[in-house]
Amino acid sequence: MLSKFVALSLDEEQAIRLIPCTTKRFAGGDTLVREGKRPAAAFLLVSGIAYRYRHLANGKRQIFGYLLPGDLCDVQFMINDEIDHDIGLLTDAEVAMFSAPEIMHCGRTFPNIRQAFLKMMRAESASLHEWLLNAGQRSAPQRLAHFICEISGRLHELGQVNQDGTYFIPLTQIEIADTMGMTVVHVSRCMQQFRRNDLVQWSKRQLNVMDADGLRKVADLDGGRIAPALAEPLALAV
Amino acid sequence: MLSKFVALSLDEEQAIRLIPCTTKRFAGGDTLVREGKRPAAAFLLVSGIAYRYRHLANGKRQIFGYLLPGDLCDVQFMINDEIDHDIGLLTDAEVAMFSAPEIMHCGRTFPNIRQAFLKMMRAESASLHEWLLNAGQRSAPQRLAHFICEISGRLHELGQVNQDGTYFIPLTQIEIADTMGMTVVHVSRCMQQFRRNDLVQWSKRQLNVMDADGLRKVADLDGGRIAPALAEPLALAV
DNA sequence: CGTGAATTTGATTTAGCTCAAGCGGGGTGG
DNA sequence: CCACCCCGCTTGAGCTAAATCAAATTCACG
Repeated sequence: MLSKFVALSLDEEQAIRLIPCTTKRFAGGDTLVREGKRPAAAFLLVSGIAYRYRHLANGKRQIFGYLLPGDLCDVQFMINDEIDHDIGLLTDAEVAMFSAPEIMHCGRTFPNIRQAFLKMMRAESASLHEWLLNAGQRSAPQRLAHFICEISGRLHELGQVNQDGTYFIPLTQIEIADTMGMTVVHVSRCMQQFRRNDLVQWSKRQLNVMDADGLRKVADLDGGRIAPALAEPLALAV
Repeated sequence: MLSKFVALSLDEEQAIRLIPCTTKRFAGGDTLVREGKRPAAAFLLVSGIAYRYRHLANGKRQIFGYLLPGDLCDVQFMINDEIDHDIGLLTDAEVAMFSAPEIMHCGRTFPNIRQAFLKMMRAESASLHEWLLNAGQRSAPQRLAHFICEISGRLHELGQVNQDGTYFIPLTQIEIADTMGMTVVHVSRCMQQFRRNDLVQWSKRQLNVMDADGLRKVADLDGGRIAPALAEPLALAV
């Protein structure tokens, strides 16, 4: 039901398979996890794309991150604590839900598994650092370039590339704006700039990175670190 | 040598005390942890103030967070992985260093202790969410007000308040600027604004919050959550 | 006292926001 | 099958928060 990219022994893999788990289907637009709740299960995104976000009283919204297939919604379950943001679905999705106690037990028995969870948390935090750095210190086009590098990179790792090298990313410019802390209008303008410079083409939810190096140069990714590598995600042999 | 605010049994407390630990003194300005390193020990800040940050090629710097007495520098030690930022000291400091394997073992034996570590990680990430939200969606004065609320709140929890209700916070406006993603000049102007409105007085590293409610209103902290409560920090009975 | 760092002030510029309107396309209902 | 409409995207014309540049001033400390 579930395998890993991380080095896991057969025992460990077996243990994961034995965890009781129900798979549910959700529709795009659904809210998977609601702020303030204490989820009793660990959610693993099997297919689809989700995102973490929070709304402000004035209607503004900040998006904190995206979840791709194989990502755990929340390592939060390891801590019985309220979650501080919502998780919504961009697309229809399949979500595998593991009983928290069971998975905890599994972690307790197999250090490697627990280690994998911790790595995920760390990856989350690395990504947040990167995003904060972006928001605080880089110009809008830089941030945008940076983001495109990150998301396409992650999809690439997952092998979610079309034959023609494009990516299906169902984000509207509204989401992009709320991710980058900029206006829809400005997102549009930056994007056109990129298009004019033959860096990327992103329309109709199809992203085409035409000049990866150029894009990376804009993103100032040379000196800096590459897009925050998410810890080797849990894969799935459905 | 070390006690906790979190509910810990005597056994657990005892276990912590038994972990071999050396205390070192550092001077303000020292770099405690360097990006890319894999610290073999867990650092606990006993006294002093430290901060996480990263430099960009162009000389800009983003500060990711501050460490107050009782904070663990990095739960990172639980994962043997490179750290993605530097940690520097604002002041002279005492740092207690625990052998990573020992503390890991301790965590393995006492679930409560491990739980406390996880809570710390979660607190870290909650704080990052808050900061990202700030950077992305709020105006400079709002961010600043927000930050003042957070840092003074944390110091308050630690009981680090002067008799006259002021706080000693050794940040220059340069650090504040690099924290908030704004210019020193602009920090100065915002601060003066606050001063003019009798909200806060912050000079000579002494912070005086004169109108907490007013400040919170500026910070838009009503609807939103209060300053990201750091998990009950490890306290210290030196 | 003197020197360098931190803060303040003023003048100017600009990146990015706001407002407002037009456009395209795809989905729905008649 | 067509008409309409809604949603996402684009364009244009100001406007403004915050950056930049450049000094002056105050402060900390040897």
